Amino acid sequence: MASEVVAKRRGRTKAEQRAASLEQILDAAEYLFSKSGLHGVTLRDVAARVGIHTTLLNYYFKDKANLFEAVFARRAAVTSGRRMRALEEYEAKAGKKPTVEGALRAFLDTDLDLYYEGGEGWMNYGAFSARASNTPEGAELMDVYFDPVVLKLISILKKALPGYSDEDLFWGYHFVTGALMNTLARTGRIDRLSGGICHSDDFPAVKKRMARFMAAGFLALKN
Amino acid sequence: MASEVVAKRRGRTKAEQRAASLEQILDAAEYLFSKSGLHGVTLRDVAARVGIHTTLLNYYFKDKANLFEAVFARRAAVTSGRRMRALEEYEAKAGKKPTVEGALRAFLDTDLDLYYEGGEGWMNYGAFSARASNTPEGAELMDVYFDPVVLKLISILKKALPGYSDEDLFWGYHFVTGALMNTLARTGRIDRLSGGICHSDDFPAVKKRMARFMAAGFLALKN
DNA sequence: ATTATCTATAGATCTATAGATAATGC
DNA sequence: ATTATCTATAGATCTATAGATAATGC
Repeated sequence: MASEVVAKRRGRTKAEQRAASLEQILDAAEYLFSKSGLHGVTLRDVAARVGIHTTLLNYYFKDKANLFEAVFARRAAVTSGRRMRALEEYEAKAGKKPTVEGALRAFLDTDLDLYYEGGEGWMNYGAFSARASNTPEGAELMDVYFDPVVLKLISILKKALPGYSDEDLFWGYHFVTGALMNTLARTGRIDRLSGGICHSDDFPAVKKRMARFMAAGFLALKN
Repeated sequence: MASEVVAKRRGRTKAEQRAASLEQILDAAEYLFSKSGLHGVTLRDVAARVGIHTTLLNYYFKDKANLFEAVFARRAAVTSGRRMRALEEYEAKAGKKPTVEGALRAFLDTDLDLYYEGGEGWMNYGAFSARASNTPEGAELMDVYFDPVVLKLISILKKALPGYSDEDLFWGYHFVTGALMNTLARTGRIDRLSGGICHSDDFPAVKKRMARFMAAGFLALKN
């Protein structure tokens, strides 16, 4: 097994080798962290999953905390950028009359599509980041990588809901992100609770309902 | 410090000593698990916080997984029972015409009050269980302890929303519980994001908005 | 020459068990 | 007598560093 991996590596440039190793390590770490969290995963676990030596992780990523942040960062810029563009496009298109649901669709549907269509890696990242969002380390990374998009969303919601207090808008967002994180986490609880009627992996089912549900929630906060 | 603790223990019956030690251990473990999760806490950490020897944890709780479950279970029955009673009372009071918001208030406000008025221990438990809910171990404990209350809630929502599919009701609940867990977690993210306008600890602010917000969301899922 | 990868290992934990000690119980 | 608590310790990890080996690079 490990020898096959090594064999595959032969005949590539060092830059290619490096890039390939980095990706493989990040994929493995992402998967394991998503299941067991920062402290529930050992560098050994990650190395074993990739089929390399533990110390190579230290070579590429210095230490465990650094690896964790690298996993977080790799896809954070992608989702963040994509949603930012979707929000800007929506804002331009909607002109002076954006709707709450329109803004939320740009924010939520864009992201749900990304995870769902992005394959296993993106689904793992969803679970990883949802789990991280509930921890002190993760919450701070959220601030760094996601504040700009969220503030953009809120600025559009502000236009859609004139007269609303910032407090109402932020609490509304707090509800939205909680629901989104619960979706990305895919714990399987909804499957068991519903006796198999709903499935954690069914992001299309969430997409169909979420923006509408949340938009109505915002509208109900009036006065 | 430890000697003070021991001194305090003197002059009590064994049953009292045992009970007091169990509570102290559970409190310390609850606090630490809420901050760092199952794998981020060592038995040493817990013992050090209580001022006892590590091995006493094994004496009382067998092993770490068992301690974790004991922390989960201690207050789970309380919150679960309280909410079940609130739902039953509401159901009796509302007769054949329950409302979505009424049912959600029985479910959500009852719980938010419990945490907020229950003091530090309950707030810690909230963060503990929110964090646990995002993990495989925790999600299964959720099933065991909370399925009955949740199914009760959904049965009332079914009466309030005739014609709704089970799928809609379960996904709606999925959004509600995500928002609730995000509240209980108190990561401080909303504080930083809002520039100090909102506070993670401000459960009254959540209580004021949540049931109304979520009820409107459910109503918007029609057809 | 440079860099990707592995070997060997130090030092620090961590969990859980066995057995001793010191209280309370009757 | 029973049980709460502590001491001592085995055995298993785990992280990170130092230094060796084996590729690619020019």
